[in-house]
Amino acid sequence: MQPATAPRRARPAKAAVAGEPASKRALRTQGRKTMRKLLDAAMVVFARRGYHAARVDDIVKVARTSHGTFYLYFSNKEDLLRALVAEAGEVVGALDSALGTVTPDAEGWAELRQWMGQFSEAWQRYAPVLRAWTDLVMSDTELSAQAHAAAGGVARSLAMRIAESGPPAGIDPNAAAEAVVAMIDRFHQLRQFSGEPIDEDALDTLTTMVHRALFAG
Amino acid sequence: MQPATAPRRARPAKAAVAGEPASKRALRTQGRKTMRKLLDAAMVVFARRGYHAARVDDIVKVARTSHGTFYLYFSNKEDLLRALVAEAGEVVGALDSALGTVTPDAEGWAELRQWMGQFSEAWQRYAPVLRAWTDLVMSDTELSAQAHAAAGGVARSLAMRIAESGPPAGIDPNAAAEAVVAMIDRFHQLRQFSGEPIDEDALDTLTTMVHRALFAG
Amino acid sequence: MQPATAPRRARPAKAAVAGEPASKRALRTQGRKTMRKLLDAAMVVFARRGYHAARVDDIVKVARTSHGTFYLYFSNKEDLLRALVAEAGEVVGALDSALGTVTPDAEGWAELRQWMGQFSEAWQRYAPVLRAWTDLVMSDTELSAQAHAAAGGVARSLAMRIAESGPPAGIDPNAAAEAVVAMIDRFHQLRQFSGEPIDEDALDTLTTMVHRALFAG
Amino acid sequence: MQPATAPRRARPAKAAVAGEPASKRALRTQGRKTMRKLLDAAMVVFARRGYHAARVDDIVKVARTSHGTFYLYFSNKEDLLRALVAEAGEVVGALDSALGTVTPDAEGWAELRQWMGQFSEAWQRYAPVLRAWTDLVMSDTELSAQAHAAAGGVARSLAMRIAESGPPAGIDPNAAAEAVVAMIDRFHQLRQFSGEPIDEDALDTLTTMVHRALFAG
DNA sequence: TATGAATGAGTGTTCATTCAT
DNA sequence: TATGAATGAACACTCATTCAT
Repeated sequence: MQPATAPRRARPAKAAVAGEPASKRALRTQGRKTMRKLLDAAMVVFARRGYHAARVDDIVKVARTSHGTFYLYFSNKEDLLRALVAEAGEVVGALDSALGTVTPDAEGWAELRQWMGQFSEAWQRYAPVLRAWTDLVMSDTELSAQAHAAAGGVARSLAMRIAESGPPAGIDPNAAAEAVVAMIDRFHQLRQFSGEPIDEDALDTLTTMVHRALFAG
Repeated sequence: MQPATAPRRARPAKAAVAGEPASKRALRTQGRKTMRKLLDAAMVVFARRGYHAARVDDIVKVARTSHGTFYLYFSNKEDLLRALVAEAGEVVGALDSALGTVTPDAEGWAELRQWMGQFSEAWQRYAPVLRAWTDLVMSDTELSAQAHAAAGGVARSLAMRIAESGPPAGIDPNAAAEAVVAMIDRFHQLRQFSGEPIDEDALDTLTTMVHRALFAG
Repeated sequence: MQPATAPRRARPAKAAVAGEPASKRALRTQGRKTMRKLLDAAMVVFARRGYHAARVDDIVKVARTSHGTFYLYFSNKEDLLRALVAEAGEVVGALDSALGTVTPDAEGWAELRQWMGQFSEAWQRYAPVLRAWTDLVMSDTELSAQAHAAAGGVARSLAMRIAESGPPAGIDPNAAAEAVVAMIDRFHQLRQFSGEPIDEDALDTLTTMVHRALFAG
Repeated sequence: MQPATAPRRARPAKAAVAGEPASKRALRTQGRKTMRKLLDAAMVVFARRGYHAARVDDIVKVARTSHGTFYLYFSNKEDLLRALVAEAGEVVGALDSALGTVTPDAEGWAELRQWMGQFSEAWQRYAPVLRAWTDLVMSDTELSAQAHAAAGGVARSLAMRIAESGPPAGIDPNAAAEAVVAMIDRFHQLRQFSGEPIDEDALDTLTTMVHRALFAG
């Protein structure tokens, strides 16, 4: 081992408000661009290595900027992640209202299918952020509560649709909704891992499964 | 006279075979017990913090032993995880053959249900290990390939059962099997996270969903 | 909220090319100066304690810089030593061509004497490096081959001078050259150890011995 | 990496008298044999890696005994080395009186030659000990003084022989004697390192060099 | 606004030494 | 007399964060 090992500042600055640029000076065009580069770079690196294994150095290299610059825009690594989470929250939040009533027929299937597509797209864009968030939350006991609020939102609106459609006997709408979100999430993750594509066919299969399991009379 | 100045190995070695005590000395009763304590402690700590955030120090504290002792049994943190993975692999591997033919009727449901129960139990026992494994794999590009072999095994045998039961139109057995495993896995994770129990009702719901989705004629 | 839990590289790396700054970033003036300070400090510490007993901490203290800075310029202690060895190699290599033909008369003695002076000077400058190198080589079986190449160079050119001068009966030029280098090297070491100076008189004695032994008709 | 690294007890026991078995109980046959095994093993290991890089573990393995047993006979690693040094001292000390008057003729050469042979033999037996001793002394400033006492003895008696033979002009007998010892010592070391044998021819060459340099009228 | 250099707390790992059996 | 297990002080090395330019 690898040799030896790694640090963790005691709790150094940590002064800045999360999700806000380190100093709240209004950003000019140049500034915005640099900040964007850092956010995008962070997503790439988080995707590759997860939150803990991601080095500020990696992020900075991918963004083709310097260490000093990083701290011009974010007060620390966690701050950057929070900014990303906020961004993801907006997109994922939109899914709350993206699913209409799901009927037992082909029309219901189609409704479910378009929602599945949106979900997939959002997931593929922001999965690294969620993953990183989970990493952070896990190693930080104080954080657990706030976590998964977004995911919870999606599950809640899905649960409503299940409940209103008169679910099959023995199905708890809340558990079922959770299970569906779980399935989609982890399925994407596995596929991404194995390198297999998440294509139309795969989404069709998922849709059919959910439709049959919960909405097919 | 100065303290006996002790030097250093030229190279940290890092050679140990995974899943084996650091040096393959045969373990006596005492030794086995200590090793077990360390493995169990590691599961606890991995569960709490994930692989990267887990400190050898934490593990050692939970196991009520010393830093040096750790390295008597494992050549490093990764080695310990590999031992755990091997152990988990055996248990999870048993699931391969645990699912019989699933018929569309109540009997089929029952078959599926007992498998779900076994899966749940195995998961609850070894989830931290899988999670840690994922952490490690993600930060180490060389590892990706070997990963998820176990999970793959379970999915494969499930895919066979789906295929033999004559799956509904538009269902790809392989993708479906993957999706089911994904659902169960992540559902458990979410529940564990939120602190809600994974009770009989929840497993019933999952079983019903899978049965309806894939095996209900 | 917990401190930002920072993780660890999967593997200690240990990849760096010897004699090069840890990452080959081009060095500015400031950087060069710091690197020089570290190299000089290392020579001092290696001289005092030898390679193995030398602590990075000692080097860093003498250089009046920090631990982290050390690893900014060298990937590890061995890397630093290799840089030093490369440097020494250049100086010592110059000795190869520093000895002209040695005649049996006073002129020959003078030629030998000036060479002895150069040798002594080079030795006094880089002895700690050679000593450290020996320490390292001894504890690392993989290295043995490359070692002493420089010393070999000096001995070879000396052997040529001996051979061309028609050496006394029973003298093997190669063994003799080796013996001379050995003598000068170790003599310096002993003197340094005992604290006695290596003055003109001592070098005169050495020169006379060598001249009488090998070049005096 | 090698990774990381190495310890050094602050100054733990260090109670025992150096060069004496840890507890002075009279040793039975069995005990003597075990102690001998350890001393021999230590020589092997010191030869291979030097004092600092030698691990008690290595010694114990070569001696085919256990850690605990080591400390039954020696109070620490340094203690073992001291025992070895004492042993070497006796053998090397015998060289003091091994050199008779050296005349300028063939008889003088022969006298020198037999002494050279004895020296070579002693060296080949105990060189690792001297080397280890040097390692220890270097990293321990308080020790410097006592060092090389044995070597000094040999040099002194040689210096006497040089002085009594009426040395050439410009030769300081003490420096010359030191130089001769230095040459023989280091020559052996270099040869051992390179793997070339130290054969009769080599010793003849050394003898001729010394005889011509210092005793040839 | 940007950067390269510096810092040092924190962590993995080693190995001399002690101890219970 | 012998042993395997346990211990923990030391040390190499990493990387988040700060700072001078």
